[in-house]
Amino acid sequence: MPAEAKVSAKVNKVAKVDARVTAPASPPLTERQEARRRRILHASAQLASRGGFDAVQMREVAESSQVALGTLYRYFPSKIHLLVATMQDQLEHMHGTLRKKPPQGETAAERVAETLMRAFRALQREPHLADAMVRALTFADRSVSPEVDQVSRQTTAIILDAMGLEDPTAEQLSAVRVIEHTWHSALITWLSGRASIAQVKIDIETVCRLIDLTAPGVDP
Amino acid sequence: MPAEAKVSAKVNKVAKVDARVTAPASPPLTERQEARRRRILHASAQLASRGGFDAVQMREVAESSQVALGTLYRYFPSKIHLLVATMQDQLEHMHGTLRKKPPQGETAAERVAETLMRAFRALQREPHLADAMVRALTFADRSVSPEVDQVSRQTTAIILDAMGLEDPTAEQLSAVRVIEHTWHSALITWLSGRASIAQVKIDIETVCRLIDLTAPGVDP
DNA sequence: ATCAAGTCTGAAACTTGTTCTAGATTAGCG
DNA sequence: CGCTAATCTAGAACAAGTTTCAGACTTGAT
Repeated sequence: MPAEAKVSAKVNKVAKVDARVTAPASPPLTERQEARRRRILHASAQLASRGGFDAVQMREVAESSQVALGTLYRYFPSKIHLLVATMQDQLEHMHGTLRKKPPQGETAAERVAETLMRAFRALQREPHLADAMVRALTFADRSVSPEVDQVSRQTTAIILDAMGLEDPTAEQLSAVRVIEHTWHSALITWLSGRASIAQVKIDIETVCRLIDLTAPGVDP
Repeated sequence: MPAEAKVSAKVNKVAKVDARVTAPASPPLTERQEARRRRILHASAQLASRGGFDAVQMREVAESSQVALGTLYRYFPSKIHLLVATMQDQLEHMHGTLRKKPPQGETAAERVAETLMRAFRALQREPHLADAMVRALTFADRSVSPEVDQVSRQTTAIILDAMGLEDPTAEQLSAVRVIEHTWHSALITWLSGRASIAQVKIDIETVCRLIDLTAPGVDP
């Protein structure tokens, strides 16, 4: 029989969170394992905050989190997996934070733009961390699809929250997907210094207009 | 004084191409150097076509193109630079091809969507090559900004061509940027198996609606 | 033709992500 | 408590991107 295993059963998040945005509870972890995982994610975020993607070196992460290199790889099968998991972690925080103060805009488009700009400002406070996470996200190959998909669902949830919709139409979901595309790509252009903050703002506002365009009753 | 240098002066492309999309003529290359550069790019594209990003190994590129590793690095200071240059190369071909058969759509949005879908189908024929190029493009850091920017300008030129515009408004340029964002990001989701071809098509068509939205006379 | 400066080559070294191994630890069960 | 399977650790080993270096080769100028 397994060793460190099935001990916890209280790992569930904030309780009422939509099942589609909560990670599939794979083999439950021991408390010590949960602690290790946290230490690793913490070290990852910390190193990323310093020097971005390149500063997150697996040996350093292992050392900082007091874990052997082999163990690190058991928890996160690659650097990309690790950074995407770090992003999931940060996104959860963000979603929680955003929930507390819903956007004030009149239209759905305004609220979504406001929400994304708020998230953007948060990223600006830790540009290196943003760099590491976003680069990992877009560089991820098929082996990371489930995790990246999870991040995508979480992002979708945040946007739908901002729109204040119960059940969006297929058209609206398309618009949301396009908004996500723009969001990721605009972040990249900003991170690599090819677009200014103002530019990103304009792009976000521009793409959010799609929401009004696809509002029920318009162009049905 | 330099050795292999200033010999050519006929390196200019197809002649009438807009200056904004033609690379800044850095130190002109000898014919042999131009030939080396071509061999390298060819080897890069060939290896990429086989196995995508990972299959483009610098040692192999060097060997395939009959060039020492150090020389390869002199021409392209990193694997990312090499692949982005490969993309520039391919994009030029593509732009040339697209020019020949302009899209038939009624509206600008239709023509842009048609053009992008045509490009998409071309990429589908060499999915591994697409993988290598797009991954490199989005993974590129600041040190590759000039080259990535060049690719972006070329892409913009293709889209503006499809729209058939002389001098676009600022608003239209925003829409074009958003379309490019969507284009890149949608490609990534397709390449990593998280979106189907149909999905990409829908996203492209959705974002192209922004063009009509920003047409002069609408929402001035 | 000769020379100085810049290029190219071949090979080794270095870096960082990833894999592998042997032995020490830990968890849960009887 | 003692057993067994799984996990963890330390460290070596491997792979591919990148750097470095000494020596051979080209080039344009004198």
